[in-house]
Amino acid sequence: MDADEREAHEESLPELFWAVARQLRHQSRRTLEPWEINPGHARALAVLGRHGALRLSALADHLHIAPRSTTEVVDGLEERGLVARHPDPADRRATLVALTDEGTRTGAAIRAARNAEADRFFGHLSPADREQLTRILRTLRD
Amino acid sequence: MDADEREAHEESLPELFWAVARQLRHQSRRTLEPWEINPGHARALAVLGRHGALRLSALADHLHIAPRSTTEVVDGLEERGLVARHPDPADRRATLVALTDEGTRTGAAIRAARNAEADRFFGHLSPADREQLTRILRTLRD
DNA sequence: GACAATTGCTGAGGTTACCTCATCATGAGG
DNA sequence: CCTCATGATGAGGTAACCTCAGCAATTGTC
Repeated sequence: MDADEREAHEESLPELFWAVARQLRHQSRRTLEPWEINPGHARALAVLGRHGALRLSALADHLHIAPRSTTEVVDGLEERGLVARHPDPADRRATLVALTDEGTRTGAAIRAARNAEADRFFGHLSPADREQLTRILRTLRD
Repeated sequence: MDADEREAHEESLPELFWAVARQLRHQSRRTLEPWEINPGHARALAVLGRHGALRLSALADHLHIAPRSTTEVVDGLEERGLVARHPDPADRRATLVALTDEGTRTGAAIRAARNAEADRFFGHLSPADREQLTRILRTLRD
């Protein structure tokens, strides 16, 4: 449907894999649209949702990006009112980043939307196939 | 092995899928290192290998990037001596981009390395699992 | 208990891989 | 032949990352 009249016929495993990845990525981007939030911000929100308030540097570790870059992600989320910086009572050099109420709400809404998205996407598979796929991906990851 | 002590335990299908994608991407980057070529350049080389000389705009279509960006990719490959620009005899506005001999050699070498890489990566699976995976990915893609 | 080394964050500025818009030459149709 | 469309590219922009330098606060050492 896109532009790959010919490329779509690539059938090697990596090509297939990347074709699926591309679709997932596009769908993901569409899912995030209502919140006008980018994937990087969404990832940060998810990490903070899972772990609670974190030092900026700890958040950087979780996101696998440099602390300096995390400063900017947090700036963006703070501007949107989704997180707040607090001084770390245990170390006055450090800043704790915590979800605001709205950040918590938005994070939950995004999580729900992503789950729905995943269900839709992988719902085309039979339960048996989903299980197979899970098992196989796990093998590849480890 | 990396940094995801906790994140690695995410087991939802999308998380699993992205974890595998990440490994594939890293491996791919390592595979390209000997040629000091980036993934974008490698993709262009592959397209030119499959299709032969192409107009810059046609190459842009295949790569799913804007023609203006393709100009830059071609500049890079030309600097490295891997492609050459020729005037299109059929239309003096257009430029044909063709692999040089070295480009052809490099393209073939990269293709071989990527195949080896894919064999290594997916070789951890039994032939039956590879078949399952192919079938399932095909379902998801379509 | 002073002070050197380290750590946590951010300003300044760079890179990469894209993008759009304007321009210029060429081509195609009335 | 004149208008409009098309192909490539110059100029300049953006997003998401990076490193390095600097400042403030903490920690280890003697």
